[in-house]
Amino acid sequence: MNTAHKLTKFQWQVLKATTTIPLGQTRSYQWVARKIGKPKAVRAVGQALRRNPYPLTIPCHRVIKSDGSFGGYEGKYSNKKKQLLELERSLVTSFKKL
DNA sequence: TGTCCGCGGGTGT
DNA sequence: ACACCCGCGGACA
Repeated sequence: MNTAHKLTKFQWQVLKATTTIPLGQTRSYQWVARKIGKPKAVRAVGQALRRNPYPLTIPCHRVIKSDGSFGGYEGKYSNKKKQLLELERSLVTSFKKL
């Protein structure tokens, strides 16, 4: 399942799980960790997403902390995730009206 | 709220 | 092989 780049099994599991998060919705790092059967690996999940090799195809901004805060993005703490999510939600709302 | 420690996995040396 | 790093989480004060 991979002629692409050198990614570990773990990475693939994390990235795959992340792509299943619907547009405009969010999941926690813990959710991803549980999803791939490693509920304790939340920090590793964070690292995997940070090193996200395909930012355009993998909505890593939909993964936030389980306490509702946004965590980091692009290697720092910014409001980028918040903005992207607000955009997605507004898009979803618009789509529903069509 | 703010700190502190445990956790699994990746990367550099 | 080893040490150090991390976009977290849960407990506790």
